[in-house]
Amino acid sequence: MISQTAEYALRAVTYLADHTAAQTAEAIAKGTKVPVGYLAKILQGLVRSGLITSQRGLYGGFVLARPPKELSIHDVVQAVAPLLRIERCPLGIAGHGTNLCPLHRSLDNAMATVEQAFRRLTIHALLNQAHGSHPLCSFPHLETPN
Amino acid sequence: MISQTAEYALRAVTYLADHTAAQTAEAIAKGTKVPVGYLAKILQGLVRSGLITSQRGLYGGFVLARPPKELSIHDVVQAVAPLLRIERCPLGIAGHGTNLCPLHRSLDNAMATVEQAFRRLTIHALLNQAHGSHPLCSFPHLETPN
DNA sequence: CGATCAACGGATATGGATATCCGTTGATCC
DNA sequence: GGATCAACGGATATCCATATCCGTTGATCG
Repeated sequence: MISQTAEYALRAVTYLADHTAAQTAEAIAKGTKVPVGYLAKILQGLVRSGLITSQRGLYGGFVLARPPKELSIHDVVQAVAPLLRIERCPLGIAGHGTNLCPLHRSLDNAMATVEQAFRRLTIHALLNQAHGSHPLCSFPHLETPN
Repeated sequence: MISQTAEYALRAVTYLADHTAAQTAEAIAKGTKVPVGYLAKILQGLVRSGLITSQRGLYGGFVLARPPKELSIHDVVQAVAPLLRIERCPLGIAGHGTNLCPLHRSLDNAMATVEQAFRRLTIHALLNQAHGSHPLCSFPHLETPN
């Protein structure tokens, strides 16, 4: 449904949205339970996409490039593992470029629904959900030394 | 979003729904533009799941086990490449079994929407869509000798 | 029975997503 | 300048979805 990479990216972004100071890859990895090395790659991708900024050296790390209100789930997903819609007939029939057959039209409709939901949902909304729980699965709890 | 395997399975089932007589793996493969060998595996899976039945030997092949009205997209997808929902906290926090954090709750909600859509959509509905196009991307056209 | 047809099942590639490792670059501090 | 910190980038490993191949089983026909 959603790639592991995209899910990791969302965890990281959510984590960053919850911290004002720059966070190192290692810190984010610990706080989100994502393999450090792999997360580093994903973070680099997010930097290249312009969603976050990076700073080397002491006190360096990663920071959100935009306020969480202007950052949607969709932005993050598209940046690291684009959810590509069905635009042309997968059977390769010429002339069926724009109007798909019922099967693929239906499948693409489902994707469109998800895409719309992801577009609407901002990271900010995630953090301020009247839910009682924490933005990530209670990562504050994780941050206690273990 | 949806696995290639599931998409192939849907093509095959759609194809079968459009034919009353048994269809060989080769015929289905030609009509749906799916690699024969791989399709054969998928068909075997569908047989094991009870969605279709098979018959060996001359005039053998595959037939739908249920009328298209009682066969949903969801049935097919679940049979070959189950779209698994987020049921437990992916960070592995104990006590967060039932109520997920906002992030994973949102992701699972999107999946729930897709699942609902797939549950409602029957193969029959796909075939009888007032659309002008054919159930599969005009596979009747494909069936002309080429 | 023998021949043919077609599903069945196991073994084996292949490619991309996932993941690890490490030397290099650049920033900060003293 | 030297030491330390942390991102960067390339090479490599691992796993799984995807895909191919082929001998075996079972059904039909003459």
